[in-house]
Amino acid sequence: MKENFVRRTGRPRPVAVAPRPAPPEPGALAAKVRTMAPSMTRSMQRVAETVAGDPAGCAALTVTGLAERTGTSEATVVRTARLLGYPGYRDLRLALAGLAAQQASGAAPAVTADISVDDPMSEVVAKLTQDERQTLADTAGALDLAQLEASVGALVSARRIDVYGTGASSLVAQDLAQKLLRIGLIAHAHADPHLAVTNAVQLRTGDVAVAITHSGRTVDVIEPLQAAFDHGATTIAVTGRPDGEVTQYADHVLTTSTARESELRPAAMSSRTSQLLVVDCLFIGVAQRTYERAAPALHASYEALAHRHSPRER
Amino acid sequence: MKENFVRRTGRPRPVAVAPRPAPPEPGALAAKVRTMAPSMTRSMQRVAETVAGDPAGCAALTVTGLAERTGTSEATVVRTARLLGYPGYRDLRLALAGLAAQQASGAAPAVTADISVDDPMSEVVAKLTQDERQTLADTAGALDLAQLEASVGALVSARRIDVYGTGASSLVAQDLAQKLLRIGLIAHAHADPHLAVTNAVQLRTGDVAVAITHSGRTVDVIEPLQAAFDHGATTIAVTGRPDGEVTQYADHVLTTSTARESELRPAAMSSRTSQLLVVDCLFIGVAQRTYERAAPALHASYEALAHRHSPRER
DNA sequence: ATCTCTTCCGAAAATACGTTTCAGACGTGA
DNA sequence: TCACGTCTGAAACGTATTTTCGGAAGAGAT
Repeated sequence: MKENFVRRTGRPRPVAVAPRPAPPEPGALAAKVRTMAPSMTRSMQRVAETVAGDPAGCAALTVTGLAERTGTSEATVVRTARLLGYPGYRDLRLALAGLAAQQASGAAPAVTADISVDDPMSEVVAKLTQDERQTLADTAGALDLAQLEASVGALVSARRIDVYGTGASSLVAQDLAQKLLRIGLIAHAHADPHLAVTNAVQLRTGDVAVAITHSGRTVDVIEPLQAAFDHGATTIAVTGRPDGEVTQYADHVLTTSTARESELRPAAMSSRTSQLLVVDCLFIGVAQRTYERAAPALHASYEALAHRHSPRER
Repeated sequence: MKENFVRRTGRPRPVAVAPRPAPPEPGALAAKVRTMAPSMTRSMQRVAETVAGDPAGCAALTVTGLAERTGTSEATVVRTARLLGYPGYRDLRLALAGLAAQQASGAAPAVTADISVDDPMSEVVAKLTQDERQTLADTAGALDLAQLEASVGALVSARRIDVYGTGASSLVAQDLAQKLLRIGLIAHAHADPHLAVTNAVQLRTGDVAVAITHSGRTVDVIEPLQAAFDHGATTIAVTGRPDGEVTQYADHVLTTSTARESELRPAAMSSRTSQLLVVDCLFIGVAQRTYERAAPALHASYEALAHRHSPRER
């Protein structure tokens, strides 16, 4: 083949060699096979049917392979491909691969069942992933943008930021504090409830306190938030229960979402995903608003870490 | 090619179970490109990016055509295809056709734009969510189930488990340790590299060490892992760079995926999502295998926490 | 029946494509 | 600067696809 684009030159040929029966369609191949079948010879029909019946399998075969599988010859395979509207077998094969991919992706089972004790690993991974993705979508959908903006505003102009979280939420709290620190804000995460309260009473108007609790009822987190609230700090609650006790002391409430929980997958686990998304949104919001400071700070912290990596880099 | 990377583990393995370099994934190609890109040469990167950027267009090209379009040679194109896990260009091309079909059929993951400084909050939330969801899907797609199973097996029968991680990964390490502790395993996360090494040398055969590092080159994490490795512990690496230095000392490698990173969203941020998914999978796998112990332990820890919540419940 | 014309088919030649090899180019560290 | 290792593309090579071509199989016609 002399570069396959020579075939269809778009410019009118002297004598139309072929009416150009059909453009190589992507998906509706089975239909094409059916309409063309009557005008095909026996061998060609075998090829066409095989191909329509198992696109994925056939896509993996070479001309020779397909010829063998259909008990025909290479020439016949090529002829069939031509008849179906492709320049040659190569292109039919490409279309086949596409079709297979479509079919595969369309057959998304969208598992929603609980993870159970005897699920195989592949199932676990699929379900878990599906759950997390769902949680993210839910969270994003339920996020109150106004509250988010307001929270970002408060953080940006804060003199000092305290973040409270215990248990699983403590990691999220640390994550937020760590990130804010990296772009030059004074942020600290408190896991110890006593220290948290001790620090909370230091906060003043203009400072910000963030409480992260899925249940909305974690006293270890509510107490410091209340202390901060009482001392005039702006308070933000990141919680899965917008009606929880914690919101009583929160100027801004950011609601996180929860996936179904099961025995093997406690609520704490899925709430984390949701909380992290909210926290990331906060962070990026702040980074945007303090871009002048944040950008160099981000670079600086990257540079500072470089020597902690082994030297060999490409 | 004769198995050109045998991955020197430093310790002779019983019998190399075939590294199984990578399954030729169907859809998650962009992800693969991203994870592999850093370890590619310039020319290869050009090819990989071109391919990831325009799957449909590239699927129509022959090796020569693609080489021309990327300003490289056929050899480089083939090399790139190999690096991405395909036997050769032919198969990459097939995958490309599949990807193109998927995108065309509307199930298009498509490329989302970077988050920029002046995006409104709603945009930020949308993009961030999209990115995270994509990262999850990519990670799940690229997860090596065999490695996962093996890792779970090692964890289940471990006398003691150490988890190493610094920076953003330290939170993930803590998360894993916390969870394993909750179901009765002896797990500890080490953030301080000195303490980590000190503890690592205590490990013996049958113990497990887990290193979490996105870059695969974080010395603070590699050193303790190596120490553990040298002392006969089973080692697991959770990294975004399957070719990174850390894998030299890892019996099992779990690859995390990377989202596009932007100025406002450094790699550390998106890698966290991926790492957490992997860690969750490990945890659930372990919980399944130790169900007898895990279930009561999970309940017990829930009960223990109950009194830390304010009494009012609906 | 058999001849002939037409259609269909596959073996093998011809060609395009993909893969491998190899030597030079390039960058890097000493 | 040199030596060394890595990256790269040109060209040789092997494989897959396409084309050619001769002959087999069927359908009428005599």
